[in-house]
Amino acid sequence: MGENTNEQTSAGRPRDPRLDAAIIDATIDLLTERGYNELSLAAVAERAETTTAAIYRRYGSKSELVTKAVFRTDGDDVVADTGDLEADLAMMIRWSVEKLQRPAALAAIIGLLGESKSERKKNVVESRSATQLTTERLERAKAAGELRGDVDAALLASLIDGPVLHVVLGGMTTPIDDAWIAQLVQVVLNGARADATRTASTTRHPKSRTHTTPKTRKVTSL
Amino acid sequence: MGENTNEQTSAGRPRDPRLDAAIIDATIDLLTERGYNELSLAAVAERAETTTAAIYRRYGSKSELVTKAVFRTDGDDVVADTGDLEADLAMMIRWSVEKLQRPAALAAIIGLLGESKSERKKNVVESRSATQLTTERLERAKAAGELRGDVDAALLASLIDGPVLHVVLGGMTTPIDDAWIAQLVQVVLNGARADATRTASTTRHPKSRTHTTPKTRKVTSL
Amino acid sequence: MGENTNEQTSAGRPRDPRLDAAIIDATIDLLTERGYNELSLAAVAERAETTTAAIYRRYGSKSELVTKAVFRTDGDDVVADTGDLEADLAMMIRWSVEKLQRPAALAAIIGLLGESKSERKKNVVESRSATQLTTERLERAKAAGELRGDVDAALLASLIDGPVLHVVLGGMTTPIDDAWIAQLVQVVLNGARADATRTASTTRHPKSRTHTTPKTRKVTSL
Amino acid sequence: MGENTNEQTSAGRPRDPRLDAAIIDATIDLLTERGYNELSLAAVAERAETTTAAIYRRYGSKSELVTKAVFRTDGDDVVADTGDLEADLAMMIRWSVEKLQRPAALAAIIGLLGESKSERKKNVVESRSATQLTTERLERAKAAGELRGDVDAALLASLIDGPVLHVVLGGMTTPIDDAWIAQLVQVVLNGARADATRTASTTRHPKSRTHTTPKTRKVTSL
DNA sequence: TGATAAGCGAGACGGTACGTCCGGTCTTGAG
DNA sequence: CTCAAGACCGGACGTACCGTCTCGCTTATCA
Repeated sequence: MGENTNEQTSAGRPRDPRLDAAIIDATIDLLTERGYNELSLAAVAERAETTTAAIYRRYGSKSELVTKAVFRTDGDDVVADTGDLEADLAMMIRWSVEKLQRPAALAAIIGLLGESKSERKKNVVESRSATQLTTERLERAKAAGELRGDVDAALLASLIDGPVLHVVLGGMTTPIDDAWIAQLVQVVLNGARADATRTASTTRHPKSRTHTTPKTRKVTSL
Repeated sequence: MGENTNEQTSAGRPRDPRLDAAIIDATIDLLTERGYNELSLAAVAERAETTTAAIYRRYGSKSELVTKAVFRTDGDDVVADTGDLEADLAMMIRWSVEKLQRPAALAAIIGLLGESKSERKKNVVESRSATQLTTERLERAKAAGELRGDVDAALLASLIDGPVLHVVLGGMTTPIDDAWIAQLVQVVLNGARADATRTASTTRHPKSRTHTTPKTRKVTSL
Repeated sequence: MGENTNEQTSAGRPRDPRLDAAIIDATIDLLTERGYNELSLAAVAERAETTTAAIYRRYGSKSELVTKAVFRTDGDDVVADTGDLEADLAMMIRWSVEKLQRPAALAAIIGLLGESKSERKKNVVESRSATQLTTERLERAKAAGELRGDVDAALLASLIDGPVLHVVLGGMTTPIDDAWIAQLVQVVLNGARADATRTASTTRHPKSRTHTTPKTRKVTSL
Repeated sequence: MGENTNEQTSAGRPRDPRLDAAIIDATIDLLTERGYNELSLAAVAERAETTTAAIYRRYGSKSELVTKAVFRTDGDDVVADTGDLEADLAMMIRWSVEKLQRPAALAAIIGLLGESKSERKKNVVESRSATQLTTERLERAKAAGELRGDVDAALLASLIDGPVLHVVLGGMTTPIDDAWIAQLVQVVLNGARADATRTASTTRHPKSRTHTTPKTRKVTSL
C-alpha cells in the first residue's frame, strides 16, 4: 500500500494533484517548524486539508513521506567532472551545502537517521549516493595520477563530505561560505596530491588531465 | 519536576538507588536494541520493573533521561597534548570513535539531534565540547607555528571530527581502525602543515613545540 | 441518480436484468443475516458479483434499495371486507404478521425507522398504509353501528396493529398464532362494540352489516 | 473495557465528572438532531470537547453509550399499584408516553432495535421491563378477579403498550393526550373485565380490591 | 514521638496520533 | 448509456502510547 507508483495506471480514479502538492507542502512546512520527531501525519493531513488516509494511500510511512517530500526535486544530483579537480569538488560541496541549508532537509536527514534499523537501510542507501559520487570523482582523479595512490578514495570522500556534515549538525556556528569551501578543498588536496608542491592553488596543472568524458551525470540521491 | 537534584536530602523518603540504576540500565539496553525514536518510557519502566511516574520523578523528559543515562560516565573527555600533534590528534579521534561505537551512544546522539529546537539547544552544547577540545589543541599548534596561519582552526577541527561522524552515521561500511585514523591525520596535517614537506610521517619535528603545559584536561562533554 | 426508471430505453447499453435480480436477492439475504445497520452496499455488491456503482445507478441510497427490495412484492395489501368484522380484522392481522415474520422485512422496517428525518418521511408514508386500511375498515364498522360511536377509529386501529408491532419488536417471546390473534380481536371488539354483550364470540350479529361493497382492495403499502 | 463501573475504585485517577456530563449531553443533543444511525462517536467527542478515547473508556460501544445516556434518569420506573386498575394503567401509560415523547429517547429506541443481534439482546432486555411491569400489574388484577381468567396477561400488556408504540413510531399523527389514554384503557378493560358491565367508567368497584401491598416499586428499565 | 514530606507501586485519566475500514464518487476502457 | 474494474476522498473507527494524576502506603527527616 502507498505505492506512489508512477506507472500510467489506466483503471481507477486518478489522484487529486492538488492534494499531492498540499501534502508535500504541509510536510515541508511542518518539518521546518517542528522537526522530524514532532511531525505527525495527522498534522500534515490537517494542514493539507485532507485526511491521513489520503496520505497513507501515497506513502507507506512517515519516513517515506518525508523522503519523497524533501528529496523530490533532488533527483538531480550532479557529478561535476570538468577536469579541474579543485573546482569540481568545490562545486559538489556547494551543492551538498545548499541542500543541507534547507531546514526541512536538515530535519529530514536527522530524523531519518533516527529511524529503526529496518527503516534506516532504505534511506541510508539514498543518502549515501552523494558521497558515492564524490568517491567516484576522486577515484578518477587518482587513476589520472592527480592524487597519491596510497590514500583510500573513500577516506578522502569522508574528508570532503564529513566536515560539511559536522558543521551543519553542530548548529552552524561558522557560516559555510565559498571561502570556507575553498579552504576545505585546498587543505584536502594539498594533503593528498600526488606532486609535492606546497600550495595547491598556485601549481595546479589542469591541462594534465586525461579524462575522456567531461560530463554532468544526473543521479537520484540525497 | 524531575529535578534529579543532588542537593542534600530534605524531608521525605529518599529515592530508591536500585531504581536509579535499573532505570539507567534499562534505558541503555533499550536504546541499543531499538534506537531513540522507538524507545518509550513505558518500555523502560517495564524493564526496570517500575512505573513511568518513577522515571518522571527523576528526569523531566525522554531526552533528559537519555542524556543522563548515556553520558553519565563520559564526564571525562580528555584533551591530549603531549607535544606530538599527530599522535595527539590520533588519540582524540580514537576516543571519539570509541564513544560513537557504542550503539547506545550513537542512537542517543542521533535521537537528540532530532529533538525539537528548544530541547536541542541544551544537548548540542554538550555534544560540541569534543570538537571544542580539538579546536583548542589545533590553535595551540597554530600558535606554535606547526600549522599554516591562513587556515581556520575550527575548519581543521571539522576536518578531524567530521570524517568520523560521516563514517559512523553512514553505516560503518569502512571499519574505523588505526590505519584509517593514521591516514586521516596524515592527510590533514600534510595539507595544513606550515612547512612544505611532502609526507607528514617522515619529516615531523616534534621537538619544535613550545607548549608550556603538556597536560590531560578532563571536560564534561559528549 | 439511481432513478430506476422504467421509461422506455433511450440510447446506450441496456441494463443487465440478471444484475437487477442479483442485487435484490443479495440485499434480502444480507438483510436477513446481518440486519439493516450492518448491511453495507459493498457487501451487497460483492455477493451480487458486481460493484457498488451498479447499485447506485439503480437506487439512490441504501434506504431506497432496501425499500424496493423488501416491499417489491408487497404492493398487494389487502383490505378484507366480508362483513364479518371479527374475521376481517383477524385476517388483516394475519397478513401483517406474515410480513413482519420475514426477518428481512422486519430488519428493513426497523432500519428504515432509524434513518435520518428527511429519509424517514418517505418511508413512513408507506409503512402507514397498512394501518390506514385497518382504520378505514373500522370506520365503516362504526358507521354501520357495530362499534361504539365515542371511540376513535384511529385509536382502535392502533389497538389492532400496535400489539402486533409490540410483540414483533419485543423479540417474539410469545409466538403469534391464530389463538393469539383471536384473543386480540375479541378483547378489542368486546371493549368497543356498540352492544353491551359480555363475550364477543357468542353474540355477534354479522347480519347487521350495511356495507355495499364487500371487496378486496389492493394497496401499495408496508 | 469501558465498564463504567460504579465500584468504589480506590486506585487510579478519578474521572472528570464534567466530561461525564458533557459526553452525556452531547449524546442526547446529537441523538435529537441526527438520530441514531447518523450519530458518530467522533461527533459526540467533538461536541463534548474531548476525544473518542475518553468515551470508549466509559462505554464499550455506541449502543451502550446511547442506552446509558438516554435511560440514565429512567432508573426509576414505577409500577403503580393503588388498587384502582384503570388509574394505575393510565399512569403507567402516561409514564411510557412521557419517555417516548423525548426525541432522543425515541431515536435511541429505534436505533437500538436496529443493532446487530448480539447487541440487541442486551438492550431488548432492558426495554422490555416496562412491559414486564405492566404484565405484573395485570396479573395481580387477574388474581384479584378483576379480569377475565381466559385472557393472557402478556397479551393484555401488549394491548396497553402496543398502541403507544404504534402511534409513536408512526410519526405522532394523533397527539397522545389524557383523553387518548383514557379511551385506550377503557376499551381494553371493558373488553377484558371479569364483570359484564357495559361501560368501564361507571361500574368499577375499586373497593373490591384484595391487594395487600399498595406500593410504588422502582425498577431499572427502559 | 509524632508530624511532615517525599518516595513508592498500581492503575486510570485526558488526549494525540495511529493505521484501517468503508461509503459514496469518479475515471477508464470496453460493449 | 451501460458495464467491470478499480482507485480515490473523507468520515469514522477502535487502539496504543504519552505524560499526568490520585490513591493508599512506606520510609525517611524534622520538631
